[in-house]
Amino acid sequence: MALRFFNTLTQRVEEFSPVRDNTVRMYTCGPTVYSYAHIGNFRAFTFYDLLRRWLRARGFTLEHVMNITDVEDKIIRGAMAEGKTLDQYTAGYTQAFLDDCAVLRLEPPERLVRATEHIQEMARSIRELGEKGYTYRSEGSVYYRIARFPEYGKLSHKNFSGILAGARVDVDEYDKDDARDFVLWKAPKNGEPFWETEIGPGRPGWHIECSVMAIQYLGQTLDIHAGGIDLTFPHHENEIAQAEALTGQPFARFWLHTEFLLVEGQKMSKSLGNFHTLRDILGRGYQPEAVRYLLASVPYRKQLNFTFDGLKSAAAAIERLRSFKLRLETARMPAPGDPSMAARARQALAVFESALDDDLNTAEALAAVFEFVREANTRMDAGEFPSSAVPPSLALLDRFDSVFDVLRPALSQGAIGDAEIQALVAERAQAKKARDFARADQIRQQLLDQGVVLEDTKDGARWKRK
RNA sequence: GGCGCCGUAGCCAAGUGGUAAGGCAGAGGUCUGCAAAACCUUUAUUCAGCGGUUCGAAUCCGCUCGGCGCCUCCA
Repeated sequence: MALRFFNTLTQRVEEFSPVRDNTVRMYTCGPTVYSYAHIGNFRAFTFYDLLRRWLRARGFTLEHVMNITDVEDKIIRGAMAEGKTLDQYTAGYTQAFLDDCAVLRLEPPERLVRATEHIQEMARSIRELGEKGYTYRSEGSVYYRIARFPEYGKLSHKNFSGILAGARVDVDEYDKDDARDFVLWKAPKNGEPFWETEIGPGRPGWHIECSVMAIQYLGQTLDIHAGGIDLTFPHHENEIAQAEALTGQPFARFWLHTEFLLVEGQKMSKSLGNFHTLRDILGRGYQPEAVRYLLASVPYRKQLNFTFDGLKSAAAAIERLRSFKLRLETARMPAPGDPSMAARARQALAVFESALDDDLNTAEALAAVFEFVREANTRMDAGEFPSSAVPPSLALLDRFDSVFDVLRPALSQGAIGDAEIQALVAERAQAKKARDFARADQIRQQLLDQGVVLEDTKDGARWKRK
């Protein structure tokens, strides 16, 4: 079956293909760089990465744009509190974000765009919206008039015909005509940074940057727009209102939203003390691959309960796969014969792929891999795993790792070199031959202290980095 | 108050009408100089609970209980 995704817009799983020339034009909402990104943020970014990788695995070319929001209330507050310019304040957090992404092996998008580098484009779009009658001014700020956009609510499937009874409506926003109206452009006030533009001085509201930059780099209609589920309303709804008013075209064909991450069953919050940045977690000694695996292993539309137990499980699962791969690469197999194992590997690959095709069902895809691993190990133990089954088995692991990317261990600085390890392994083999087990165990421990695990097999010792 | 999601073994989790995937953890065993790895056996007659529809339900419907989200900045 073909690749398909759940589309928030239609509330259905739909077959996906890009609108033209095999290129997927995709926009994802990136970070607001006012502090370090937390593990919940990285659930979304990991999802973008899996999506990218699977689209490419399926033969599509990517044109992926992600924004960095580097002007916004919290940033301004933070910068002013520290007496820094916006640039000074955001540069560090932007770099930290990029570093964290690299640690988690998140592929950079084709284009990373900053809001502050597109202020004039935003101002022009706001002017155009005004010319089309979608805006009004109030005390120097510009607002979007939702009453002019009847389709408002079509993404989040909200019905605005009644009053938002019980909802907390910001009573301070007295300068808006309608509670749903949102600010496009904020007038400068008391020392806050602002830009001189064709619509006057000020700074952009949050929603406009995404519409403007997406259209600028990807065209009027995107194939995919993705983000966290909490962005569905109002952010993405507002993006649609802006973009479609501007172009008259559908803004995005597929809207994909990631569910929330919980920590130990509860919403992450600073007051609960369960607020974790990636740095915190790695600082506790967990491997980045384990974090990546855990975030990837739960299908993106399910809430993910992040626990440190789960992180340990993830690390153990990765170890199992690494050991299997090492065994495939190092063990001596009998000559080609029974073709059933090779066929089984190809079948597992097909199941793996169709699971990911099905709205990125990573849990089911993983099951296909592990099921094969167990069967293959059993056959190897029995000496019935022919060498001809090795290439299709490695092909399965390659496909798996092209998406999950957890098999390659992260090399720590100052790690012992391969040549040195091999010398020690050889020395230990000699010691074992001489039945000097004390020396052999000493070498094994010495390697272990340096993060290298040595395992004896009937074909001799093999080693791997931990 | 409105809208929506979820509740499957100790933990994570797939499965949405045909008789319970997978991972981790635990127990016992095989192999091993010792380890490690791997394998085998074992852990849900049952899918929050109660009713209903059906030849047949974890899967559909109703009610109850419990958890979560959005409606406000938020991945």
